[in-house]
Amino acid sequence: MTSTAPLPPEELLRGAGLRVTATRTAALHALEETRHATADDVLGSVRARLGTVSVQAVYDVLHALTDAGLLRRIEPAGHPARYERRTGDNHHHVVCRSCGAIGDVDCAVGHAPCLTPSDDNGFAVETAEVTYWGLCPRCR
Amino acid sequence: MTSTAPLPPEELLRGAGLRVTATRTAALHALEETRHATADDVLGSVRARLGTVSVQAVYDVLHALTDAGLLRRIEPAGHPARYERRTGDNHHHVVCRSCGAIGDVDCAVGHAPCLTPSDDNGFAVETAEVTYWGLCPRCR
DNA sequence: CCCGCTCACTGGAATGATTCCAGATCAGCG
DNA sequence: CGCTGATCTGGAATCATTCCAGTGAGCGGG
Repeated sequence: MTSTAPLPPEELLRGAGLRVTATRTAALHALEETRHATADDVLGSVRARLGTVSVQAVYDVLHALTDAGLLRRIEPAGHPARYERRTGDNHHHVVCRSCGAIGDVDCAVGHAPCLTPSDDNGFAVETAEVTYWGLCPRCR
Repeated sequence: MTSTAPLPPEELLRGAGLRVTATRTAALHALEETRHATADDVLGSVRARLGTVSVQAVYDVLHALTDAGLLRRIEPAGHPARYERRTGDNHHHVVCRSCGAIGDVDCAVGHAPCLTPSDDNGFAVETAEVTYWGLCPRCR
């Protein structure tokens, strides 16, 4: 890839006009190590780093960063939501039916393949999302 | 289409090797009127038809019918699951970001467009699912 | 036509992810 | 260095869905 943002968390936060707090930088660090982490994973990582941190602090942080465009939220049906730092490029995901693990998938057909529905039912369509379902290497 | 099954609910159930019960036929009727109904919608319809019906009865029925292939379950992130009777053809959906309403979308590119991911990360990919997000006519 | 073996349904309680609330605390501008 | 509003704490609440144990109803065999 070209660049997976080697920018330190602090810079990212400042650049997005957000305050720099311990919880936020810790959350970004956690997501640098574990791409596609659940809120709970992040909570664990942040606590390991900082000690006592409340559940809400983490949810607030994840929401704030998602709204600011620093994170992308993925919500696979039947599994808790996960967050990733790869934003901007519209890539897709493979989700493991069994454990919920997620892998990145760059769009196979280059650009927006079936992105324009044949009949939009009067909906104002904004985005198309592709999810691949299968089994991860470990669960096979 | 060839046939959207004008078969009565009883036949469908029997054909799938399932017992014919009031709750099940009522649920199928409900989903004939309201395509893309939530479990709660179905519960309401079924109760209007039969009187007292427990929450679990409906969930059980929806699961049984889904497992039997008579229903398809749709789980849009952030909204309760919905069920539909159009199964077999692999069509996709438009989901309203605001109210969760759903519309059918036949695959624009005929067959499996970006169905083969460029890099499957070692996953055994089984299906690809496309979801369009936007605003329904009413919410615009 | 009746019997019994399952599977279906009832009602109530539990789960798990996420959110709401009210108050204490901290980042960083002026 | 003090303010002000954003952030964090802890606990309770919400919502969709599931688990559990007991009662009741389909339907195939006798």
